[in-house]
Parts: sequence; structure tokens; C-alpha cells
Amino acid sequence: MRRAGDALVLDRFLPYRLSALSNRVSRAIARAYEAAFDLSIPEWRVMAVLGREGGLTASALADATQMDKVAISRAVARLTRSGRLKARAEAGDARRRALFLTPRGLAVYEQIAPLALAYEQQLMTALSQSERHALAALLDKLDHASRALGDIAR
Amino acid sequence: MRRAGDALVLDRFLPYRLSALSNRVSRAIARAYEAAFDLSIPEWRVMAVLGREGGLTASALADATQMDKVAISRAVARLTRSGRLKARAEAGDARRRALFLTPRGLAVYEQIAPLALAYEQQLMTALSQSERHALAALLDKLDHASRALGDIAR
DNA sequence: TCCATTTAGTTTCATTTGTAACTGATGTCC
DNA sequence: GGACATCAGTTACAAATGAAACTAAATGGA
Repeated sequence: MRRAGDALVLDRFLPYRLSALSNRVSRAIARAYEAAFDLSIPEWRVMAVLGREGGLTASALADATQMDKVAISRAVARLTRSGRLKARAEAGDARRRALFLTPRGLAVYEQIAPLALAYEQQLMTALSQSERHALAALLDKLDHASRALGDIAR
Repeated sequence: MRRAGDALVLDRFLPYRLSALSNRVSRAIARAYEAAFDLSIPEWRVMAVLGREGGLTASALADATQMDKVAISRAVARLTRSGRLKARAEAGDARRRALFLTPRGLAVYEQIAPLALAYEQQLMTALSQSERHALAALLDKLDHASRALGDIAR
């Protein structure tokens, strides 16, 4: 076990491990989405949220995906251009617009969602049932901790 | 528990969770290193490796840090400019150069390493001893799985 | 020995991403 | 009701990143 005072070994260092793992996973996925559907990860995230629940505004999306509003704006613009997303004016506030997948967008979503889940399953085959639960719980805790720290570091 | 056929909910989706967590952690760290030491994360990784074991070549560094050779080249160039790293020609092969931290570089390393470990400890306070072990083991398994999958997806 | 191939590392260029400034609309409070 | 702050979303610009082309050195046959 590592204790305070121990040396810093890069591949035992949590932030580094997270980054390396996340990058490898994301890159593999990005390649697949890009090749098969001409879709970047931010675009896919927007679709993933709207596929389940249409009618959100850009800032609700930013909230749900944890991406910043610029990334959302770009993803929405590109998805609109490719005919996969459509915006409706919201009554009452001319700034906000409710976003929906078009039928074409929905069709893409319904193709990708199972693939995404299958990919995740593949990753997860390495883990037993109880390990999967443990992982989810650990990620929850780290999420909370990192939020708290992030605020401090800023 | 989620089963095949279940809906894809972004914030239960492992690749997304990893990415969100890793980004938050990395950003917090990057901010700190940048502000205090004028050091990017790739540069810091290079220092972290060389601080423990000097004399590696650029490709050995690429291996150790999992960054690609372009990133290494840039980090090394910048660290050299700032007087924190020095290269020695290697006898026998004129292409390779052995890389070392300068005394100044080493001094920086010795300042940062404890900070980095402390940050990690802070994150880890959220976890019990046994949870930390469990996390390390899970990350190992996911690492392996992701390597295998990455090759397939490519 | 000489040519083709591989390897180490750098440079170049296109794309992505992040930050800040901006536009237009709404809310606020005196 | 008007001046000012705030909010939703976009645009503009700079920095980071990635892929591919490139340079120079070493290797490996025939």
C-alpha cells in the first residue's frame, strides 16, 4: 500500500490512471462513431440526452452532459446542419429554444444506443456483477470528492 | 442493475462517467500546475517520470507516460527552453538522446511531487482503505479490457 | 557494399477545444 | 418606465491536440 511520503509513480497515480483509461476508451468510441455515423462525441452526447427526452434547451443540455455551452452550441449547430436535430421557439422566452431530434436523428440514435451499450458491456465483461456495483459506487464517491476539490482549486 | 436492453442513460454510462471525472480532476490539477509552476500536464508527466529515473530517451518516455511521441517532443522542447531538462547524446546511436532533469528541474519536481500526492490523498479521503484497493484493482482490469477493445475498434 | 526498410524524433498543418467577448432578450429595482 | 444587471446562446480568437509528412540515423539483407 502507498503511504504519504511514498514516491510518485505515474502509473499508480489516480489522476493519471483515470486520464489514460478515459482517453483510451473515448478514442476507441470516437473512432467508431465518427467512422460509422459521422458524429463527434459531443454531438453523440447531445443526441443521447435528446433521444431519451426531447424538448430540452441548450443550457439544460449543458447541465445534463456536463459540457459547456460553447460545446453544446457547436454540437447543436452541426446536428442541425446534418438534419438530425431541430429547434422550436419556446413560447414566453425568445432566447430559449427547445431542441428535438428529427425522425432521422432519432433513427440514428436508435442505431447507436445499442452499440454504445454493447461496447460498455464488452468493457464490463472484465468485471463480475459485484465488481460492477463496486465500480459504480466508487465513481460516485470520486465524483463528489472531485467536485468539492475542484471548487477549492479554483 | 442495468441489463441488456435497458436505456442508455448518460450519467450511468461508464465511458461518459470516466471522461467527466477525469476531465474534472485533470482540469483542477492543470490549473494548479499552470498557475504555480508554468507547467502543462504533458510537461509535468515527463518531469514525473524523469524525476524518479533520469536518462530515458524520448521513446522510453512515450512508453512510460502513454503519450505519443509528438506530445513528448513538445514537452521536452519546452522543458529544455525553460532550463528544467537537459539532453545528453547517447553513445552508439546518434538519434537517441538521454534526458535528465537539471538541478532546477529536479527542484521543481521535488516541490510538485508532494503536492500531487496530497491532491490525490484529498480525492481519496472519500474512500476507505479497502475501497482504495478495490479501485486500484478495478482500474487494472478496465485498463486491460480497454486495451483489448481498443485494438478491435481500430 | 549498397539500397531498401525501419526507427528516433521533429515539423507542419488541420481540427478541436477553451476562454473571452459579444448580441439580443429578459429580469430587477428604484 | 428607464438604467443596469443577468441570462441564453453565438462568434471570434488563441492554445492544445492529432495525423501525416518529413529528416536523419541505423539496420538488414542480397
